[in-house]
Amino acid sequence: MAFEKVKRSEDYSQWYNNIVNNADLAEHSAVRGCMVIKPYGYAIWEKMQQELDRKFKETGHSNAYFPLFVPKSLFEAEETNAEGFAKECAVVTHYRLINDPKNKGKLIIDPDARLEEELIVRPTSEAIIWSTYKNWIQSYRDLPILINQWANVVRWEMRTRLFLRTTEFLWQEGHTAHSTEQEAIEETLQMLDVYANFAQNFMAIPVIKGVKTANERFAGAIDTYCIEGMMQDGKALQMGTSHFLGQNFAKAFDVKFANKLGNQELVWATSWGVSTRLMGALIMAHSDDDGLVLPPKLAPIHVVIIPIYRNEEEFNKVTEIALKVKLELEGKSLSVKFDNRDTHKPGFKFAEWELKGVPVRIAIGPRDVENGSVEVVRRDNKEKQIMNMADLANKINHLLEAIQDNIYLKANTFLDNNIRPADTWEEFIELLDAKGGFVSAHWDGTSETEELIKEQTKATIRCVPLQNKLEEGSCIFSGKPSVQRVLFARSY
RNA sequence: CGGGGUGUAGCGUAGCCCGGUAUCGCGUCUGCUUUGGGAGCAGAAGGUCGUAGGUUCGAAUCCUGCCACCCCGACCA
Repeated sequence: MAFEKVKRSEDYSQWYNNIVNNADLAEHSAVRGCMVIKPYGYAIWEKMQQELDRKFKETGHSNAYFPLFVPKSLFEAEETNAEGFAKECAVVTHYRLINDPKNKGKLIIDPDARLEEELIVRPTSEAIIWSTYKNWIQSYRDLPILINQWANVVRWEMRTRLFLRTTEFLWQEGHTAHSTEQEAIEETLQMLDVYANFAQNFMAIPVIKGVKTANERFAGAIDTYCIEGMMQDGKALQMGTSHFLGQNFAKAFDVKFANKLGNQELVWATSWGVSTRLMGALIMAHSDDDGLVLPPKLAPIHVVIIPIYRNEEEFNKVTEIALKVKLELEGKSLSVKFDNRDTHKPGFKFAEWELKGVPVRIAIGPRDVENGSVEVVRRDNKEKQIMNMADLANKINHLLEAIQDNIYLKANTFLDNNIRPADTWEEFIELLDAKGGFVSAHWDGTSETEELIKEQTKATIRCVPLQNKLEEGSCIFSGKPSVQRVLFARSY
């Protein structure tokens, strides 16, 4: 395989695309805007799924599955939500193909097979789910409903990029129903914390928790909370959202319950989701010019063992040790790959596994066999060390923990260094252009101002951080009074 | 959807302006030598030149439509 190399500092977009290619994560498909997620990429997504799924169940949720199609009449029931998505919906209008009488071997849509009611391919599932919940909820005893689904959704995007924005993508969407506003808000915030913990502890990406402004809010939500990450090129990436939906969907679908006093009340709702976009975040937050860098907790392969040898006799000796090491590490629940291909030289293998981001590489050669040692190299900082074989599994485990910590610390330092205050409009623009990152600035709280700032700078308000410090000031743009700073950034 | 660019073997490309059946590197296959940072030599295989039309004796090359991808806009939870 010939690997295309572009430095991160030279062309960030191309660098990103190359990592997706070279690390064998995904490729473009025959369908515009849709990707094929390849086995290695999917293995990483599965790791994410496993941990998130565990966290969802731990917080009392169950998985279920709702249909891909949403009848148009249901879709449009919650008007704000429907309008928000209308421009990017795929629509099914027919259900049959027939042979083309004019063109043998070709098929055409059967004009007689038009659906009475069009079906929308779900861009999100609130409509179909709330039309179902209506039937499930009569009494306060039926609440709360705490459901998650793993699914694909379709949003007809103008411009796509592998993982970051594709026409079809995979995600999970949680949809919960509650008897009180308080409980729904608590649920919204709880799931935001689940996401933030996952991002920080598993993906090793520090995030800022915040609330979206009206412009950036989910269509149909009262409040949209988010976690925002900072990529290495200084652009922000929304990594997850959690919505407090109030009673909007309950009203639209007439979902009421009898409370303890026998009175009818509207149900309170939340929804929350993360998608395969997290793969994009993972790539852009940690990787370097040599390829992908994976945090150990998400690495499909923790350790790769590469044999060094000059002849069959040496290969046999080295293999014996390698297999012993492999078994010992697997005994500690580590995923280990012994790369005994005879078709590639060690140097090639080193480079290839680095491209794929495997956290730890162990090389074993004749010298090591003699000394009872192995050469251990960590992917995150390339540090090389000779380790004695004694108690190797524990040492490797500690090393993996150290790598996980180090990757996080590095990303955290980067984030800290890329949040900068601006107090004048000139300063604001200069920071955005010269440094990127988050710019913390006062804002008068109006959508008009936010819109004008976006038009002039391409920066949007990523969020109002939770527990934000209140502070008197004047809006960076309009000069009007402001009570707090918000975070601006250019974003994906 | 607007502007710009690209599409030639698995990957990366030359050739296109000025029409004559395609260049080079990597990879692949065979053999030998190699193996502690992307191996060397020798030989071999592999191509509807994105796609559909048109012009022409003849099209990778010129013209038109379409498709896909990349960059910039618009759009976007």
